[in-house]
Amino acid sequence: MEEILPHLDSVFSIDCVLFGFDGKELKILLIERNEEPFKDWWALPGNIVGADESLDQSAARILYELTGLRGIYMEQYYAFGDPNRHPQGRVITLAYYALIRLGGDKEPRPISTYAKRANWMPITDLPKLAFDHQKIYDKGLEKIKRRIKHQPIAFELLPEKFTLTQLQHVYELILGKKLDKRNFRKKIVSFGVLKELDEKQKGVSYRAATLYRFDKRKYAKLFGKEISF
Amino acid sequence: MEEILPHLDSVFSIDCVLFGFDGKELKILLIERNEEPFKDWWALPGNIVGADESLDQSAARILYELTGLRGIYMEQYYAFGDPNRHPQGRVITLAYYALIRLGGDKEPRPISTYAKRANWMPITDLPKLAFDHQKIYDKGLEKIKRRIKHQPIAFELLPEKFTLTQLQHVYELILGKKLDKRNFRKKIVSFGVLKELDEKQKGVSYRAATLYRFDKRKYAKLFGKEISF
DNA sequence: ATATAGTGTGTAATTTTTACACTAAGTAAT
DNA sequence: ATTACTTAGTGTAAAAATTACACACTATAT
Repeated sequence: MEEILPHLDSVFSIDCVLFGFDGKELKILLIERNEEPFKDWWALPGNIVGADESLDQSAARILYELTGLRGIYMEQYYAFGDPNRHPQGRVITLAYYALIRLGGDKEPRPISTYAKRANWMPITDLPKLAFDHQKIYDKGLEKIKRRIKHQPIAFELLPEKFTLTQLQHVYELILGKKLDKRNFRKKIVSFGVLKELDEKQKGVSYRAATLYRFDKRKYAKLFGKEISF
Repeated sequence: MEEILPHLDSVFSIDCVLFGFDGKELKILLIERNEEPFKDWWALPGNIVGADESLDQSAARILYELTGLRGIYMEQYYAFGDPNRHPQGRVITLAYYALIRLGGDKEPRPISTYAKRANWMPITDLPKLAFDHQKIYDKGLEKIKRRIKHQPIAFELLPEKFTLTQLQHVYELILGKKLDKRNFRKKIVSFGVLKELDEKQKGVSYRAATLYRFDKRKYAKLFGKEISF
């Protein structure tokens, strides 16, 4: 039930927690603000929703402007609207998270005026964040923790071909705990959504691991059943 | 990252899916619109967010205005903002669901100008809804389906003292499937968050069932472990 | 040849889940 | 008081899923 009240004074924005994985660490993309309030603080990238954009499009645009990437997995997860979350007035913000494979060309590009620079920061060592962005980040991490147990989102953080050890590593980083290697493999393989390739890992100075690929077709077929970790 | 752009033309509202349970059926509260667009259509109750309200407060206010109830369990779950979801312009709406025990004094009260009346409608027999409210409702049901498996929200729909059969009934309605009586009882009791009372059900023309109460203190103690259904 | 570092594999014990049917207790009608 | 009716309340065995746990293999580097 909505009425049109054209003189409403609330401002509506989108903020994004961009999770990136480089094979080693889980990171998020932060920008250093160039304007008051919170000038020189680190903050989540965000922006105002354009008049003709859907919310998802708007989030995708923010991501594109920062990284040059398209087609990235993004998900809306919560709205933050405390009347005093922003020192200069009511700003309602909608939070999205994204999952990105780093390494290669995924570096943040030079960006708009309100930020000096953007940086991928390991989640184990984040700076103080502007506004209520710590809260927004916390809730985002919580969401992907929950989601990775039921949906095949871990693959979004990995290259197309990956080893089981890499996959386990992603799970461990997001869940924040060690997993048993044998049990992990047994289970993940039993879902039947991984395709074992003939290829092996390259460039390592030890026995090379077998590469796998996530099989979207098989997953779609089995979709009724959710994955459960 | 938000800037203050005071001349933004998006309108921000909240829509609520109020789930009610009367001991028999699961219902939602719908209002019949008295204004264009969608005059005479049924719609979810909603309103504009007040300038000084938090989002949760705003949702609670909408609920209070319709039902006279306070202290009801409500949860924000998704924002809908398609540029053309509203025929007269961009309206971003934030969806909440609420869980309410019906029977007694929970009747909707006479309501504001934009609605003729409000009605509790069984979810098995809903009318066509205005705007994209069917989509909003669908996603809300999906959310509580998921949540009831891990959080003790079923109790919000039941009176303080309830029988195990009633509790099972709530689970069955929300999950949309029959459950095995013995297995259900075994499991729900094993969580250790129900307190068996000395009282029995009254006013039934057959063997009266034992009454139980949800033990919030015990639940809080065990909280690390989530319930899992 | 040897050291090194990560890969890849199986099993037994435990726990959890599932499927399934009858007796007990209370009320209402005669 | 007998009977009919309706729901409450209970146990077990089989199957499936989860957990805990250790060593031999393979590729590379020196």
